[in-house]
Amino acid sequence: MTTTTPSRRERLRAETVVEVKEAARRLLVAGGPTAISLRAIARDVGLTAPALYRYFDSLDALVLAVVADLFEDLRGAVVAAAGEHAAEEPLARVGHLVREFRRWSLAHPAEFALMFGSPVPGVTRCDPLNEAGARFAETFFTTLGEHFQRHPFGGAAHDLPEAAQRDLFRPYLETFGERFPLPVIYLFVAAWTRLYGIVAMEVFGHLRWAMTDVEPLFELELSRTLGHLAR
Amino acid sequence: MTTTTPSRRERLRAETVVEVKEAARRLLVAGGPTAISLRAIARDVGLTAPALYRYFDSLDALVLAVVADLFEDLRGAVVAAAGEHAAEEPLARVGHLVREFRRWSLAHPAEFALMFGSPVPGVTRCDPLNEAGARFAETFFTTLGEHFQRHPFGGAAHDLPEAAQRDLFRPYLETFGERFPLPVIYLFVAAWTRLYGIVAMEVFGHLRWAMTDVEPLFELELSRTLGHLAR
DNA sequence: ATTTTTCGTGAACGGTGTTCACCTTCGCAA
DNA sequence: TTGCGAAGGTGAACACCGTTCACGAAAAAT
Repeated sequence: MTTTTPSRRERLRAETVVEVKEAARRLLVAGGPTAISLRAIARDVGLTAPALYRYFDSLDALVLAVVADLFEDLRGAVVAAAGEHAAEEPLARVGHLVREFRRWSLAHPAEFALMFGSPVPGVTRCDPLNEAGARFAETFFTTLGEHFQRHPFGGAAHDLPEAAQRDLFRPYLETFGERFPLPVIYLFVAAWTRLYGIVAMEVFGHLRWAMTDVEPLFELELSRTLGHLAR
Repeated sequence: MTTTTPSRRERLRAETVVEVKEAARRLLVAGGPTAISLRAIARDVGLTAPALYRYFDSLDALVLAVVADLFEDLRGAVVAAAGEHAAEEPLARVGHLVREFRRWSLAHPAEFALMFGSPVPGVTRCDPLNEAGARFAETFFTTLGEHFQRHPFGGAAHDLPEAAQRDLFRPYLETFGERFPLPVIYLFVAAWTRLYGIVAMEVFGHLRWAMTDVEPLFELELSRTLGHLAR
C-alpha cells in the first residue's frame, strides 16, 4: 500500500478538487445546470479558468464528477431515512426509501435535473457515473432482497418466455447478477419507471396544469406498487 | 375582419418567421437543444443575429415558439395515427394515441427533451405554450370522452373526499371544466405519469442499464392502464 | 544543487446573447 | 409625386463562455 502517504501535494490537490466541485454545486443550485461555468467556478475558488484543466479534462468531466457525487449524496439521504425505520418490514422500508427519494428530489430540483433529466449531447454516460448509479440502485436491491428472502415471490409478472426475459434484462443481469427471479426484476423496473414518472413530472412542474399537490397521487401509486411487489 | 388583407409586408414577415423556426428546428435535431443558437439560425436564413430581434424578443422566446409548434406537430402525428383505427373502440384508440406518442418521442428525442425534459431556468411556462399543451391534452380527453359516454365510469379511484379532490384538481378543472367525474381525472393523471415515466426514461437512455428493449414493458403497462380506465 | 514535474497565469481564438446607432427600403397619405 | 414615418437589416461593441498555448514560479525528486 502506497496510499498511506498522501504526500502533501496530493492532499492539497484533493482539497482543491472538492473546493471546485463545491463551487460548481453552489452555481448549480443558484442558477440551474446552465449556470455552471468554468470561469465562474474559477472566480469562486480564486483561480483562473485554465488552471481548472489541471484538475479536470473539461467542463463536462467536471460536471460528471459532480453528478457522481450527487448520486452518493442522494444515496446517503435515502439510506439515512430508511435507517430511522430499521425495525419495520423490509417492504415498508422500501417505501421509506422511495419517499425520501421524492423528498430529496423536490428539495434539490437543479441537482435532480442534472442527474435524471434530459442528457445534453449524444450522451454515453461514462463508467464512474454508471458506477454511482449502480450503487444507488443497490440500496433498493438490498432492502428488496431482505423482503424476498422472507417472502419468496410466487406470482408471474407477465407471460414472456424465460429466454426472452433473460435476453431482455441482459444489461441488468450483467451488472447485478442473478440475485432475483426474472419476474421480480420486471416488477422492479416497472415500479421504478412509475415512481420516476411522478417525481420527475412534479419536480419539472409538468403537473401544475392538473393538480395542486402531487403527494396523494404519489402515495397511492407507491402503495399500489409495493402491493404488486408483495403479492 | 381586417385579416382578409395580409398586406404583403405581414406576409413576408410571416414567411421569415417560419423560416427562422425551421432553421431552429434543424439545429435542434442536428445537435440537441443546446445547439440552437441565434447566430447559427441567422446564418442559416441569411441574416445577421440582431435582425432576429425584429421577430422575437429573445432566444428564449424563439425556442418557446418552436416548442409550441412541436406540440402541434406531435398532436397531428398522434391524431393521424389514431385516425387509421377510427373503426375501433374509443379506449383502443386511446391506446393507439399513446403508442404513437411513444413512437414520435423515440423518433424525435431532441424535440422530446425540449418539450418534456427538464426546463432550464425558473421556468414559468408562458401562456402560448400552455395553450399548445392543452390542445395536445385535449386530443386524449376527446377520445376518452367518447369512451365514457358509452361506458359510464362506475368505480372509485381512491378514498379522498370529493371536496379534497375538487381542491386537488383545481388547475385542471379551471382549464378543462367538469367534463369527467373526479375519479376519472385522477385515473387519467396517474396513467399519464406512468406512460410518461416509461417513455421519458427510454428516450433519455435511463433504462439502458436494465433492459435492451423497453417495448414489452411499455405494452404491458399500457394495457394495464387501459384496463384501469375501462373497469 | 540540479533537474523534472506540477501548478498557475495571461493572452489569444472562436463562439455565444444582446444592445445600440445608423442606414436603407417599403407603405401610405397629403 | 413627394414626403414621411415605420419596419427591416447591418456592423460595431460589450460581456460572457470553453479551450489552447507558451511561459514562469514553485515544489518535489534526483
